[in-house]
Amino acid sequence: MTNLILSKSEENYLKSIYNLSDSGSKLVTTNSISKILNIEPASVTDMIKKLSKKNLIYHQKYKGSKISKNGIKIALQIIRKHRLWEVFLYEKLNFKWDEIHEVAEELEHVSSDQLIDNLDKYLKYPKIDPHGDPIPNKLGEIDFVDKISISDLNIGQKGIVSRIINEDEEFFNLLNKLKIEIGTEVKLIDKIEYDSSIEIFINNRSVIISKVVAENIKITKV
Amino acid sequence: MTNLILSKSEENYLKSIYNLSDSGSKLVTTNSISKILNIEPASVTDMIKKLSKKNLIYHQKYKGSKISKNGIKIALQIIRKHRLWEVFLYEKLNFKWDEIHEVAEELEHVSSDQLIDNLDKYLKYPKIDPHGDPIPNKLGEIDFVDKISISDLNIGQKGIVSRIINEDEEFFNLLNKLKIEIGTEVKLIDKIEYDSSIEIFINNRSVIISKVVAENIKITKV
DNA sequence: TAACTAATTTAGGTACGACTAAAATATTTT
DNA sequence: AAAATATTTTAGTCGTACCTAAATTAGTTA
Repeated sequence: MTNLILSKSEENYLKSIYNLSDSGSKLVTTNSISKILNIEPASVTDMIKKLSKKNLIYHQKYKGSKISKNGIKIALQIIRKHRLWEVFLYEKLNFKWDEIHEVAEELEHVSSDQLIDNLDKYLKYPKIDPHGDPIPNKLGEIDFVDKISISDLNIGQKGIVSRIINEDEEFFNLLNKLKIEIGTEVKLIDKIEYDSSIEIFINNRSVIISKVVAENIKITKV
Repeated sequence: MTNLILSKSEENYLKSIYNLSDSGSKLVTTNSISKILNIEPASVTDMIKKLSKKNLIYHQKYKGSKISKNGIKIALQIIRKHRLWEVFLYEKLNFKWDEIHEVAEELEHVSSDQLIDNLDKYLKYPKIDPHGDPIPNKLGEIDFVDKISISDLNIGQKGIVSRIINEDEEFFNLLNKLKIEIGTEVKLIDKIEYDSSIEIFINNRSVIISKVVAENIKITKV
């Protein structure tokens, strides 16, 4: 029950279902899985049946899927591996912020508990990955971080950048230009009604960022 | 032609064929591949056809297979990855000598040139892996090491342990007990005709080791 | 609520990489 | 050199994980 071995595909489905489910709470549609994995809905249905049989998800025909306790446990272990490898690539191998995801996507499927435990120790038990996402520990415990974006601040309020959602190169270049990284202090100066962009104060100057950019930068209030 | 993507299976076959071929020189039988990979001969034949079509090996029906130039190039890159990961596991993650092979067997199939190049740099461009096997460089160049075993020494001659073939735990424990590792100096004292075991002088005392053990410890003459 | 639309599932098919059983070829023994 | 044995290949299957096309169900709109 606990230690079944999953294929790379099964692991990817489980991870996606977990990510789409808001930490396991929501029902996930077949279509949403299809879109995120770039796999036809019919194929997704096949895999859903397979994962259901293994009690990793519960499925109601035509309604949606909910990930099980056991499914969550496994998903968190995959996420743990993914994020630890991201830390390794970023800190030790000098990968850039936007290059780590793709390789970690492969490394996360290498199955060896000893490998991950020793890697964790070697990296000094990091709590977050380079994007600011929390790393589950060996037991699957994870610090849930708040979901406040820059745009949720009130005018005049300050925050510290804690998480960056997007991992696309263009976005990375923009952040680089603005010198925004995890730990950077931001202050909301103004909200521009016209296009919902916002004016913020960072690194001693004020800049205007679009709504989309603001939403992808999560912060902790100060 | 140069940059075709191979499946994990194809990579494993190619690596095995290379290893069985004495660096590409000898014909490799279907049966020997079957045995080393634990796959039925009929299945091996299937894969041989596939690799032939891709010009990675040449195959003569009922005779055997010879790895091509291109095949060697690819095999060496897989071997490079395997051995670099072994160094990483051994030196950075504190894996034991006999634990590294299995995990490296998985890691070697993660495909990212950047990953391997940066890992190589991070490990300071090691020339040999923890078993003493040479690591091919990025261009596929490899230092071929001599194949002399302790048992090939003449009485009174000295050598330095340069390679250890076996990666089994029991063998590891024995080497540990005898304090034999790469770099250890050995001197052949006597050959015992009765069972082909030999008496050697290491670490200031003489010990007797069996023929099999002696053959698995390769040396460089001093 | 009936009709339309969108989402989901079923049915049937494909490539990959394994398998077994049987046929073909090579090698060894008598 | 013929017979026996061993090796290799062919032929036919199977599970995995995907696909397309068609059928079914759910949700929305007229």
